[in-house]
Amino acid sequence: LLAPTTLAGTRDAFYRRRMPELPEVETVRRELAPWLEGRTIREARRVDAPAGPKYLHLEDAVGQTIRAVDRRGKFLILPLSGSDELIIHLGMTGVLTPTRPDRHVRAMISLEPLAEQPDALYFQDTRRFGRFLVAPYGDRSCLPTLARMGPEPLDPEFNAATLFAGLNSRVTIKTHLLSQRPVAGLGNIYVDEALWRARIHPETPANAVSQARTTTLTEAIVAVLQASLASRGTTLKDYRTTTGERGGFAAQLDAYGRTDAPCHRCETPIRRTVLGQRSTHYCPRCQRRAKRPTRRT
DNA sequence: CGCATTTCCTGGTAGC
DNA sequence: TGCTACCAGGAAATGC
Repeated sequence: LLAPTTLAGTRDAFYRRRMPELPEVETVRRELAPWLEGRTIREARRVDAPAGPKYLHLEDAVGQTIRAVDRRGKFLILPLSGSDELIIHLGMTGVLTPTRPDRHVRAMISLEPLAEQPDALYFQDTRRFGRFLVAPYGDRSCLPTLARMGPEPLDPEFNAATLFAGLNSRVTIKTHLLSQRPVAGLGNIYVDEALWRARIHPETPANAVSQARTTTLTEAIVAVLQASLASRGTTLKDYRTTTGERGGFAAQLDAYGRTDAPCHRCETPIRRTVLGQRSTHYCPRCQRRAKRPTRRT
């Protein structure tokens, strides 16, 4: 058995890193769009990664022009002038940069030169959880999560009624939100933060969250994502935007990574558990379990 | 179909 | 300084 201090130390180290969730991916998108849109792809290839479903059909992008740099949940989607789109997921450690990294470059595209603009984009992904592939426009058969993804939380049509309709599962609210189906773009950090803000216990069955509480959760999701986006995302340890700057939201976290630290509302120590193989942080006093389901599933 | 479990992958760290 | 074991997680794959 490991001593608790060992586990605590290991976790602390991890919390100083980053995970790209919606605000981090949107920050990357905003940086890439100005110099990628309208550029024609001269070369596209897998570099240091095995052939397989994460790196499909890159050669099909050659000769096509990047029409836009869009985002859907945590995916970057670049529609091309032909009938394809370039789909990128940063996974845990993915970085997009015009400067060629020394190690762990999994894929790259080069561009027809344009004055005073970079002429290449490198995908560096140390832990290889990311994806970088070309698919026919709108074809998500290789990306089932994207195919079944819920509404964009920062779009105007996202509202409590929409979210409530999506909470139609007996799975815990934490796990269900991570599935991307009720709403797009939330990962482990912002799920914990949103549930803390809405005072919902992470083990509450999704279909036991009341309509009133779902309204609060809707507002909490939008507020935490907007606040993080305003700070250009959460920097844990090594998160950088494509221009090498740190995101700034880490200091504003209320739950994630604050094990045993006092709750910012009531001073009760934040508790850490594991739910669906994911570390989970919540205030045992503020976030109470719902007593019974509000509806059947 | 739903839901649970397993898999992928590497660097930082504790502990010796 | 070096060695070893552990462990974080998004999404897909697999199992039932």
